[in-house]
Amino acid sequence: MNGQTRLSWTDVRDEIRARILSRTYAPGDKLPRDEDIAIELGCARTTVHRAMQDLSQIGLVERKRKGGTHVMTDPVTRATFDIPITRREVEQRGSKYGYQLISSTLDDTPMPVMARFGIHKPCQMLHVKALHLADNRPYIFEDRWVNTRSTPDILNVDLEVESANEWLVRNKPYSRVDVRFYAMNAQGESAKYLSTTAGTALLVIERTTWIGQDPITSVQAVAAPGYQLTALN
Amino acid sequence: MNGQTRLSWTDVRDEIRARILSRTYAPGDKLPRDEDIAIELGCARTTVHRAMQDLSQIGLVERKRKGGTHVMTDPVTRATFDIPITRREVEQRGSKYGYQLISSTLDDTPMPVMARFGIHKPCQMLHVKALHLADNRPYIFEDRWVNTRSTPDILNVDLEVESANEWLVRNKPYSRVDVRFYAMNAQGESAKYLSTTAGTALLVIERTTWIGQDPITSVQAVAAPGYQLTALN
DNA sequence: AATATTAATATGTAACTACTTAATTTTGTC
DNA sequence: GACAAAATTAAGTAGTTACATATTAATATT
Repeated sequence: MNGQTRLSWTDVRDEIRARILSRTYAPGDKLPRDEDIAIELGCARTTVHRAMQDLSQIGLVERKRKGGTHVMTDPVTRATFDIPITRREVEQRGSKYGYQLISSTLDDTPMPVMARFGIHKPCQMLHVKALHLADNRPYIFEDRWVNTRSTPDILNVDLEVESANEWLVRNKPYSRVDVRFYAMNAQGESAKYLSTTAGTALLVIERTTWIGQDPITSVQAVAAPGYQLTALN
Repeated sequence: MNGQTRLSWTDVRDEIRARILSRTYAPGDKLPRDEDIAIELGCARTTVHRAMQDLSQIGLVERKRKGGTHVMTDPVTRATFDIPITRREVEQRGSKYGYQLISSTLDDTPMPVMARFGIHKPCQMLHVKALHLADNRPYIFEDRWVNTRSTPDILNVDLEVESANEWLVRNKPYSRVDVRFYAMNAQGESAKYLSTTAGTALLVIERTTWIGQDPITSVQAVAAPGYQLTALN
């Protein structure tokens, strides 16, 4: 902030953000031009530009060519979550990771799964059910469908040893992913494998991935009771 | 991609990402130096640098000074969610927004709420319960605590007319937010106001905000049955 | 051989220049 | 006055130069 060392773009970002928080620039307001801010703060326009790009990505301001920069009227809360492979998630909690294959069969994809993939023709896929454990206690029950057309190699993997989760993440990069969270009552298999009573509210993390247009896999990861997803920062 | 127009940093980013997806650069691999990539692609180092920064933020690569750039070994799925004010969320779904204040009282903060704020001394806060509706049907039941020390103005707001959600977002910017998602069984008030039977699994979005060190507010937003959170992209 | 010093290296950052692009405002024409 | 063309504006982008900084590797010192 003092004149000793010159301003970095993060300094400029923090300064502008502080002004927005203190309502020097109020919601809906138009900010000065990048160049004027640069002159005021004593830095180059590129530095202000870099700062503004960040604020724009965070969703604090909106920028338009010629239109200038405006403070967003209704700021949205933007939350980012990292979903690592389950092994790492467990290990990062300081717990011992365990894994157990429940079943692996070739089945016709049911309608809801076809809907997730956005496909209309029924086809066979590998249907894998597995349980991830933390300190020998159930952690996540996963119900996964793998497209054997796009990922034939999965058939040669010994899923008793390596989880489909891990193998896919390491060997099958995707270009698009759909992630959604919702709540579900424990029932049948989810209750059984997560050692809970039917009816317990469980958090579900559903992920579907594609490479180009081709579906790869879709998982329903049902977390054990009490599981919380926490945003970064 | 052709030589006609020069490469933008997003072009470079996409090219590098494509190489990572196609395993030209496999997980764990060290990428060439920025400068060499720049020479290869025929652009400036700064352009490659900007691309790499983005890939690093996405979580696809890891960069270290002198150490160079490495492809992440276990790529994490990074999901970003926008949580707008509830009115806008409802309106964006094309539904009619409704709002109903249930109660607004000054209460002693219970332990779990103190824990969320990270404070140890008990104190009084404004305790607001409200219901958000979409097309006259319950949409989100919110149970909120507002720190009257940091936000005394809330006491002058007519919460029958304007929701605390909206007033706070518009009038009380925060510098830090904690967001977490979990599942909860409907019971008591949540069941009653969301017009569902006790036991139904419900998704809860919990948000706590601070300005500097001062707690502002903490909400438990309990969504109606069937609610799904979908990541951007 | 163990440790401290120095050199080399790749990324990080900022300034300046030059040009592009989208959008708005002004001007000109009918 | 309505509409089209031109000028203006502010952000977007890329290149170049210069230097900072963290980390590793090489070298010298004990």
